[in-house]
Amino acid sequence: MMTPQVITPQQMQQILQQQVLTPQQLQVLLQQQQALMLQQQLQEFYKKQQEQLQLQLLQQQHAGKQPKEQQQQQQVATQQLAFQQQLLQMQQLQQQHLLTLQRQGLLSIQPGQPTLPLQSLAQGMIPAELQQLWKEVTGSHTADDVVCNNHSTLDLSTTCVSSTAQPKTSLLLNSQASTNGQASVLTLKRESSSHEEYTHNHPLYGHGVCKWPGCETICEDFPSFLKHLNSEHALDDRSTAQCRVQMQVVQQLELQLSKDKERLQAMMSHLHVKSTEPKASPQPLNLVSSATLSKTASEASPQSLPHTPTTPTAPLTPITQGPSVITTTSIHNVGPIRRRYSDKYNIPISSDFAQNQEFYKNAEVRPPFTYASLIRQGILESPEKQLTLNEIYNWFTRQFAYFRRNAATWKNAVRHNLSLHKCFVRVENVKGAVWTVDEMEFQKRRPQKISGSPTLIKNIQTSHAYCSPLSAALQASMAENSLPLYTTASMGNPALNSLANAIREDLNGVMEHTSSNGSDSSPGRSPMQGMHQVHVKEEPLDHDDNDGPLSLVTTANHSPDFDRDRDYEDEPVNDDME
DNA sequence: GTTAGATTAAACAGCG
DNA sequence: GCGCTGTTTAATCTAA
Repeated sequence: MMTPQVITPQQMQQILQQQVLTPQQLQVLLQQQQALMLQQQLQEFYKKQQEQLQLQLLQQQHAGKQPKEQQQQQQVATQQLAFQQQLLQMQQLQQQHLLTLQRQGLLSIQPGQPTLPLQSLAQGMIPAELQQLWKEVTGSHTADDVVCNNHSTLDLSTTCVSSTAQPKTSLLLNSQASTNGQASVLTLKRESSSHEEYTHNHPLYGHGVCKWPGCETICEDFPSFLKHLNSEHALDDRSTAQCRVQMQVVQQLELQLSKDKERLQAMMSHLHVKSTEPKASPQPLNLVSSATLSKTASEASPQSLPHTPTTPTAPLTPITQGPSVITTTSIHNVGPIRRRYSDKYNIPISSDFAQNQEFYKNAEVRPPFTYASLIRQGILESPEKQLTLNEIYNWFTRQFAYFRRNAATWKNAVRHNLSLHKCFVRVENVKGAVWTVDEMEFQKRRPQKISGSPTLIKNIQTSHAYCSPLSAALQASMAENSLPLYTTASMGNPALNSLANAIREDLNGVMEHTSSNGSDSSPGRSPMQGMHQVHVKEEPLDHDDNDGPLSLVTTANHSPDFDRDRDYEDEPVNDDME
């Protein structure tokens, strides 16, 4: 280990300007400097505190001893003691951390070739950014702006410790202190309200639970949480690794967010253009009742297109090739709607539905899904994957403003569909009859081939590749076992998605065997399991096997909504909506 | 033009 | 008898 020395800002400037060091080397250098600066600052602060203490003691001696002052003095002394302990601990932590980093190869301070897995940080870091970083390390950082996550590096301890140099102690200092004993807790109490605030807003603590990824240990109060944090999540290999994972997760999410933002922007601008176009050649797929449309058209100026999700405007999902955009010209296109895209393109209802849920709730727009798809969705959203007819009705009215009208019509259609389609299985339950979905049958139901533009097919294949040949049976069992492969979290998280994909790939191998054996709706996974009586329907359109690569695209779609199920559990069941 | 699927409407039966 | 549930049939529309 070379003996690091503090570089002056000027020297640093020079280094940066000359660009003699690689980003990795710079990063190492920065860290070293950071550590050194912190140590210096700590020492200085400690020195100052001691001087102050001396001064106070002297003053006290001169002024004579009063009980109150004596008490104060004792407090100060206790604080000093606690602080000394903290200081010692900090230094140990620092060293330990440096050692850990070194051991893990995260930080190589050997003069040879420093390698850091912090490339994401160091790489692509322009000198300006480095200077900023340098400024932060050396300059006027306060306890507020030098927080642990400021640099989003692994160097948690050092960064946090830096704030100890400031009069305003930050959380970590106090957290360390609190573990050291009562005296420090006293210090804590005397700390400003900012700490109190921080206590309540600690990102790793909430609702009495430690929120360290994968931990969820129950901590009754904040001190016990701190104790737990220090004991269980100390600076060790595991924590560092977890930190690294978290970093990656955050990065992925940020990436995803930026992509989605871009996409949103593109959609907005696209919609904006469309809405101002005098003529929209293709018919919109989603038609809006005249009432809603007049409202939307009058209230929403083209500029106000970026709506909140709760605003009943155009659905967000650009699922179809043609624009599913409500244009001003489409106002007059209210009439019988026959186009449904969910089945036709084997596009999941849930992906569109989830995104436009609020829209359908508020706007009297006919959802572009078949009755069968909607019924299935409703059933699958239910906690037990089964609904009574009345509950299905309720789901329809709850989820779609459109179905709050003409009840007789659509209810008849619902009943008709339930009876007609083999995929809906009526099960006699204790409390009556409930309807469930036989996924296998549902997938078999519409074996239409995807036609249309290659881009559409490609989009479907890419965007829903994760749902591909996973059989309904497997999903059902996964759902039953609460395998979180298709949770919303995993949907939006590429990292988790890749994990899920990996697992799915394994499972698909198994499923290929089972599915190739023909249509076996294995009784083990059947929704009829545990039911008293089942009426099996004979659907005339019992097609041959359609095991084309896309025939099962919709298979997994319901699953992202599992999380949402809970939303409705709490809702009071409205038995009579009509 | 044909065909298949979806929608709508209606009739009917069983049940509480 | 009434309303709900469930089944069935037929007409119509749409898209492939």
